[in-house]
Amino acid sequence: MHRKSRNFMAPRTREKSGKQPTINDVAALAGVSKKTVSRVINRSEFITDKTRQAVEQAIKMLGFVPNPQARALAFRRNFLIALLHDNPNAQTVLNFQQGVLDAIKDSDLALLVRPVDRGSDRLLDDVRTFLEKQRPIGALLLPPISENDDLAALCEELGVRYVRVGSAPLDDVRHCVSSNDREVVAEAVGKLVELGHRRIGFVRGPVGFRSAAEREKGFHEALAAAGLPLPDELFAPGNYRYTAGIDAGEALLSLAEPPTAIFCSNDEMAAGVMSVAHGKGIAVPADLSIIGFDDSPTATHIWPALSTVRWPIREMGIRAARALVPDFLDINTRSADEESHVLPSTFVERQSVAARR
Amino acid sequence: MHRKSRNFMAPRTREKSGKQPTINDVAALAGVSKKTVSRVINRSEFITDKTRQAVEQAIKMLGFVPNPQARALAFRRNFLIALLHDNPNAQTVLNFQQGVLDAIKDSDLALLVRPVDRGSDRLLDDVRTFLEKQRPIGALLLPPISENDDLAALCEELGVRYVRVGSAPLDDVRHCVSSNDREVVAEAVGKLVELGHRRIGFVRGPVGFRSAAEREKGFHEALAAAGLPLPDELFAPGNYRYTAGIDAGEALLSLAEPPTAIFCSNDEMAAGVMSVAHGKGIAVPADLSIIGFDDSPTATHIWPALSTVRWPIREMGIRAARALVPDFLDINTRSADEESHVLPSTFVERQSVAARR
DNA sequence: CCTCTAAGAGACACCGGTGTCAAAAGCAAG
DNA sequence: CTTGCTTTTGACACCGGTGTCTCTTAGAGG
Repeated sequence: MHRKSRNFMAPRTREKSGKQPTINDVAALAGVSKKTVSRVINRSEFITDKTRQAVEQAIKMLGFVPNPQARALAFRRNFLIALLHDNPNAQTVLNFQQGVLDAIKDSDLALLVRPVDRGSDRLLDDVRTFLEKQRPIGALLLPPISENDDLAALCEELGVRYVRVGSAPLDDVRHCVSSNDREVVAEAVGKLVELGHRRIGFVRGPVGFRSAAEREKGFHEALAAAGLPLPDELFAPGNYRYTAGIDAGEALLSLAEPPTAIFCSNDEMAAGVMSVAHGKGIAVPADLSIIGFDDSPTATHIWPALSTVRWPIREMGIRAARALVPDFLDINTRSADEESHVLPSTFVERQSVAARR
Repeated sequence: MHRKSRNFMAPRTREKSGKQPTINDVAALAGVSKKTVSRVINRSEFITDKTRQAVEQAIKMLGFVPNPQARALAFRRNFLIALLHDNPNAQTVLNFQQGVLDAIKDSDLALLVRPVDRGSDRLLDDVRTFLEKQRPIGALLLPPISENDDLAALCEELGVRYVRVGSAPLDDVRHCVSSNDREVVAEAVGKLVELGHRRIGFVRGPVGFRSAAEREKGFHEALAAAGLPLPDELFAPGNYRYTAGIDAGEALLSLAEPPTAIFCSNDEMAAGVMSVAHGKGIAVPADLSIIGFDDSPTATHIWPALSTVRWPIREMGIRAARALVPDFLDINTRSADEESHVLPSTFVERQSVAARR
């Protein structure tokens, strides 16, 4: 024990020159009390326009910016949005993050990013500690942990607003932003059917994931609508990873009667299937059509470019932020409530799909 | 003006049940003053073991966690690390981020992520406002903005520690974590030469990027060492994007005497070159060897899997965090200073390289 | 013109920690 | 047992805002 004292105590000497103006300076300049300035900052209703203008002018003159730490202490709430995620797809996380940042750009809020470990049995404790310490205004939950009801309950308990992002609406729509994956998968698979494909393989996502279930539902719907059978042999397990795509490709393409098209629950696995096809000399798309899901960078980086479903993830970030903190973004709460919380995914056609020959 | 007062004022009612213990509770229980508790928390040297133990026991009994907002106010410093980035490669950013989080996992610190816009002429003002508002302990600068000297100067001015991440050491080694890209590129290109390649193309990174310059230097060195010429026609411009790889591939592969190998300054562009080769019926690696840089997910998702240079980005995140805040991570400052700030990149051989035939 | 009422502004305590400086305690030497 | 010094501890102000309650003031009504 008895460790050396930390040296961050030292550099306090830099306090020499330009300190930032405080609320007291503003109050003095405007000739009002600091509480009045506080009212202006927080847009209280009980202020005459005259007073408000005087204060605003003083604020502008001094270039005053309220100290977020002091506000956080007094409000017992940090002006932060926490982004909780355990999504393995970096691009997804970053796109969403970018959307959130777009939305809060001109606000007082900042974004705190917090990866969590879904597997850990201390997950809930970790998150609780995090939320109690950081006290963010709200939390955004990205899939797959957004599907964890305990987390939502925890936010509720701690008085932290939250919005869950998912592939389909959850119980309480106000706390949820999602996309219509199922419909779009059905649409994409419908295209395959139109192109004459009759034996269509499906590479599953991980068991227990809502996103995976939704995508599979869409697949079922499309085939059912076309009156096509769903033989077990055409379904391969998967976990959203490239290697699972390899395994699935090996399995499906060595069937006695291999599929002429394969729908993969995400792009990475589609890339894996495509590699196997290349290795076996199966031409894509001439002999095998492949569709993925996510429209990740991989989709355009592989050859031929992958037809896939684009998840409006950045837009969902914007929408989620707006739903979470409309009052900080100067959004009319009524109109925020009216905004749809289900955003459209779209089927992006590239070069990996062709008519069955 | 005169907007409706924000409704975040309202949910103050939740203060009903279990409030968290404060430093006063601890002081009362331990029978000391709050300042003494503060000293224990901050590991002051001037405390007897007896007092310390009493306080620590009280802290443990109450499950006391110091309120970060209050500390931030008193310290005039938030216990945060800011990650400033404008790197277009999501995987890179997220891996680095993960490394930083690994490093600070058991500390009091949290991570604030801040994408910035390199192009913006308000860049410096934006960052200044951000740093003045959030007052992080330190900032980590990811390339390419880590190459901006003005930003480093700004951190210096504001008393914010900083560490710049780069592809080669910058002026002040203490503020820099980097990898030895040049050497490893030279090694990789050396392998091509050993395999009999004599005409080797090079796809450049964006002009003015240090990382791009380092990679090109390594390329030059390798060819110079082998006594090979460097004809202009074998150099194609690029900007680290897939489409630039397409253009470069078109240009290089339609030369009267096309190269038998191409080194691309990053994986995305390598994927582009490979697409062009596929399109032209040029077999990879039999007729054309390709090497990339980054070891991004793309490298393994394309077919054939790309030989590339792996940048130890996550490890660099850990190292950068340790260099930035050794005192918060219970790292002996001396040993931290002795840690090397240049980490080894490695050449990863996959299936996109073969002997010239 | 005076009174009553409600909107608007201010005084002061407080959020939960840390800095400063003086007082108390510990200890060796006289 | 004092004295004189150093090491530990505590009292109190302060960081920069907000909550509460009171006082002031302006406008409506008598």
